[in-house]
Amino acid sequence: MDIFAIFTTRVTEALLADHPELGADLLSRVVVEPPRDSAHGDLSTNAAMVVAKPLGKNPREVAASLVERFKEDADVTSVDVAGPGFINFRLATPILHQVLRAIAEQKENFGKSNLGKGERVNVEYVSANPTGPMHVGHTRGAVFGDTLASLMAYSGYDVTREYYINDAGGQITILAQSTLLRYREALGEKIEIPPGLYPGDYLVPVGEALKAEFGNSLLSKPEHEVMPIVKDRVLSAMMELIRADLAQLNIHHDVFFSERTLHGQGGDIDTTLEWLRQEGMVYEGRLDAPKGKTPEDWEDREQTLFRAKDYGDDTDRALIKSDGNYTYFAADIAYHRNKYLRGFKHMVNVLGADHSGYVKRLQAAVKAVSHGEADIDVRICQLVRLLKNGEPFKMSKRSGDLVTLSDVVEEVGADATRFMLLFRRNDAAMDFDFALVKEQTRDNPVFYVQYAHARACSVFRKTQEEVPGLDTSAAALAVAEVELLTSAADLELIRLLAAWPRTVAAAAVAHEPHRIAFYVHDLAAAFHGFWAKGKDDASLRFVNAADPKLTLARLALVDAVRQVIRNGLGILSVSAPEELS
RNA sequence: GCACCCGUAGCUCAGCUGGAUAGAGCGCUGCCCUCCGAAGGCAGAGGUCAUGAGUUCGAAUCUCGUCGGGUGCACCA
Repeated sequence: MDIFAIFTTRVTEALLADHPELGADLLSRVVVEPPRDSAHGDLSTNAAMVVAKPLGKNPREVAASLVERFKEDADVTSVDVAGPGFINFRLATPILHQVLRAIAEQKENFGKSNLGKGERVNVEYVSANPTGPMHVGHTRGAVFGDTLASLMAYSGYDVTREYYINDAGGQITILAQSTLLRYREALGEKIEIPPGLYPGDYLVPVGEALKAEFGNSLLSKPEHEVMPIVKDRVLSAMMELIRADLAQLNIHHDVFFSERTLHGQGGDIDTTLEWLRQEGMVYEGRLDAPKGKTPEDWEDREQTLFRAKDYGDDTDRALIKSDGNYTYFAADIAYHRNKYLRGFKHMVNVLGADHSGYVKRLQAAVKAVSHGEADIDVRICQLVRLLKNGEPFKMSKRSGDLVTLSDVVEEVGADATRFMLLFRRNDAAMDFDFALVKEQTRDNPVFYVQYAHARACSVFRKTQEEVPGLDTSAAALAVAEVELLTSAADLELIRLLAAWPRTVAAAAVAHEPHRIAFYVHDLAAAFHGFWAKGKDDASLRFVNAADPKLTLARLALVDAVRQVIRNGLGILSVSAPEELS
């Protein structure tokens, strides 16, 4: 039940009744939303202002006739025109109370929608090179992508969570070389890791596993036989590592797509390139060196180029390297064509800030490969600056002192890690302060929200003590006399609960999961505020032994708050504990 | 040199795709715990939405320019 959606329908119907000639595209701009200032009412619409001009009428005039139509609506107690032509509605309390009933009935489904109409969407995220454990730099994108996927699934999309394994390039060769050193180390050799190779000791177990499997037999084999074996073993070991890291944050992908499978004779890259040629999207030509920053080893040569510029990119892009191999981008075109051919017309990619220059290229590729039928939204996650005692510290996979995802999760926990990373727009850089995240005060938003849920649960426990014998089962709550909830504090909280469905829908459309975190935080604040009022005004206490009916009604409200917080935290994959330790 | 992102209260950030008098937390100021719900509560001060133009009934939001910060810039992944 979304009262905003309900009233959007009523308002557009009323508009059509007055002006049947109005077009659908115009009507789609009509919104019903909570007014900025609740003194204006419960709902507000811009309807009159949107249609006034096309009708050649004064907004207030249009509004006045709409107001007449709503005078008979039993769900509104007052309608009036304000400012330049806003129409403000004050709702009858019964429809607000129905929101509580709806929450009690729909429970975890309250807020779900069919916005996505069951359409398939592919959300690709993480996609870190499988050359070592996940570090904090990857964590934000991982949490963001995972939550966006959940959010879209909640809103009626058929979501596939995908991880693209970059297991084809030169860094995999380096990884294999690094592993071979560890293998020799396992065999008793004293080794030294030259610069350029991966020094991390997470490769030690892989070397030992190779020893266990092959003894020293790999030493005598030629490189072209050894390398494929080592690559295979180390890649699966690294992916195992990464999966375990992600699992710590409750992140699981549906599909792990290997870049290697695109390469090779007759592979997807070959067929895609052939297809591109047939479509005339490829040509042999030269590129201009970038102005102002010509690379030292710039070589002006004729090469195979994709006409990215025709699809919105800044320049055409190379598909084949000077050594004859395909570029990373060539593989990526094939990969996205593969996605399209698998039936995805909606795609989302989550990338780190260092890939922002890649966005247009990707969009161009998807547009070309689908003849404009598929869309891709590339979300960039900005950098996270890790702070400890106010001191930033660096994280680099190649340097010795790396801060891994595991380090962070072990220190602050999965819930706090996820929530904090989501409590900020993805496109803004953020500081992640260990001290704050571990604090158990209201300054810490994770704690603040979880505490609201725990507090709601404790109200129920308290009821058992103060009003023994009161039936607080779901069945009893479902028939509670919620009409008794008429105070301003009650209604304010209910209004906020009523806004949950539209909040989720808007977040899903905008691909902005942080809105869920902010909503849940707002709801927690409102709930804590209600609780505080009970100190000054006994009539606002949740538990009132002298008035079991009111108590039960309040419990229905508390239960609704608890449910919606749970739904919100559920999308974020943050736990909603019944008690805080 | 070019592209993308950011610029909102002293600080950290929201601002629901163009709406009404721009919000929250922290910090600051002032009140409120002998007891019943203070791991707090109430009230207040604090703004040229970086800046200049433009679009229109209406701009923090859209367009262009300027300034400041971040990221990236054949063939790496």
